[in-house]
Amino acid sequence: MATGHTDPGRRARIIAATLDLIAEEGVPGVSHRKIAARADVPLGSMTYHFGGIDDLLREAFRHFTDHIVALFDTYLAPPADRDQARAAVADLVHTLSEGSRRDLVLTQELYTLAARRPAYRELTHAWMARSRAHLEKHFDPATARQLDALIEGLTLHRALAREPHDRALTLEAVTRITTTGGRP
Amino acid sequence: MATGHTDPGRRARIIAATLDLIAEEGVPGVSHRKIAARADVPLGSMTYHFGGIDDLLREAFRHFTDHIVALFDTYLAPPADRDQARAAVADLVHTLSEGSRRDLVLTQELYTLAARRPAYRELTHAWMARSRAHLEKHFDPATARQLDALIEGLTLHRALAREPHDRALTLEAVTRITTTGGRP
DNA sequence: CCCGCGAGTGTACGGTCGTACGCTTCCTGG
DNA sequence: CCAGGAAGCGTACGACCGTACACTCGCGGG
Repeated sequence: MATGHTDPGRRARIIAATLDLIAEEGVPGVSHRKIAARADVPLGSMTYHFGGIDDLLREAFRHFTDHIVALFDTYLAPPADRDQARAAVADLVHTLSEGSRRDLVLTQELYTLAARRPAYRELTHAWMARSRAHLEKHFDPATARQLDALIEGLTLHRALAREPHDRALTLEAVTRITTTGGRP
Repeated sequence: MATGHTDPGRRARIIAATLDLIAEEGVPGVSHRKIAARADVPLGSMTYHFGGIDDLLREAFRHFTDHIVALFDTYLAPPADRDQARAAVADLVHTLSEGSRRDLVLTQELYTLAARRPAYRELTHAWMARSRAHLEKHFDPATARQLDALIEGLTLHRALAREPHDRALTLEAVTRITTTGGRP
């Protein structure tokens, strides 16, 4: 694991290449050889740096969730009141769903693995916990939970829909779910 | 395609076996050989009944969406008023997320394919259109769209969460998003 | 200066894959 | 009763896979 006497960013390049490949061809398309070619490292490095292909996938997705969680932090940390928080959530949804298809595809691949393998669920749990923590700064826990689920659904539907809904509808949904019965 | 002179449910058995296999091992785990063994048909039947592995996957997922859409119909067709519709949605979410992991896993696999390949998006479009049509019997189009996304997010989060939320929270979220600002 | 050792690599092996294709088998029309 | 052809199957081929492991190479200590 520690860099020996020669070693630039081999490990990092391998992980980046892995994510690129998954984004393009999906988990079924990954192989040591394709990744090695793309990262421009010898095939032998694969088993040297990673215990096996599963190990590699886990590391790659850990890296990916770090990236996504950072994105959540960027959007959800700054808001100072409820309305700013609502707007930030709407922005986040639209960034996630209309930015590069890459993040969407990788997210789905991760969820697919998480649905079947507990080891990957750790990653999604950490992610959900982090986003809920942000939301709970502005909303009560139950509301944060509902909102978190809504973000997920809106992002996915927007990304897959033939005619994606506009930001106004996103904001309306967010506002509705964060408006508690009591008072404004 | 037409059944020749001998042919019980070969095609159907192959499709069922394919879905079982995907549910257990994921799309990366499917192969003509494994499916053939599981469906108890000779290997040669694979290429005879289906043009290739992609063709087979598409057929299998078409079959699966038929099943899921039927489930949506079962829950969303009967309700006669808004409140019954809300309760039906809550039931649907909980059925989808706590019933067999199978449907969840298959849904994720389909979304993953749909995120990358337009051919599979046809299936998700049809599904979304159908569920929205049901919801629009009770709610205006914009609300139906938001609710549809909420269903998606609640189902996924409930299925992946370490401690799934209870039905009351689901119902609260549904109620909030279907309560338009105007009047009750 | 030389030796040893560990980081990093090339290669080869055993296995699985998708699919083409020639063969069997059995219905049908005469 | 026979010929023909279509439905369906077994097998084999070429490609690709993951991984083990013997090897190289270059630095650091003596």
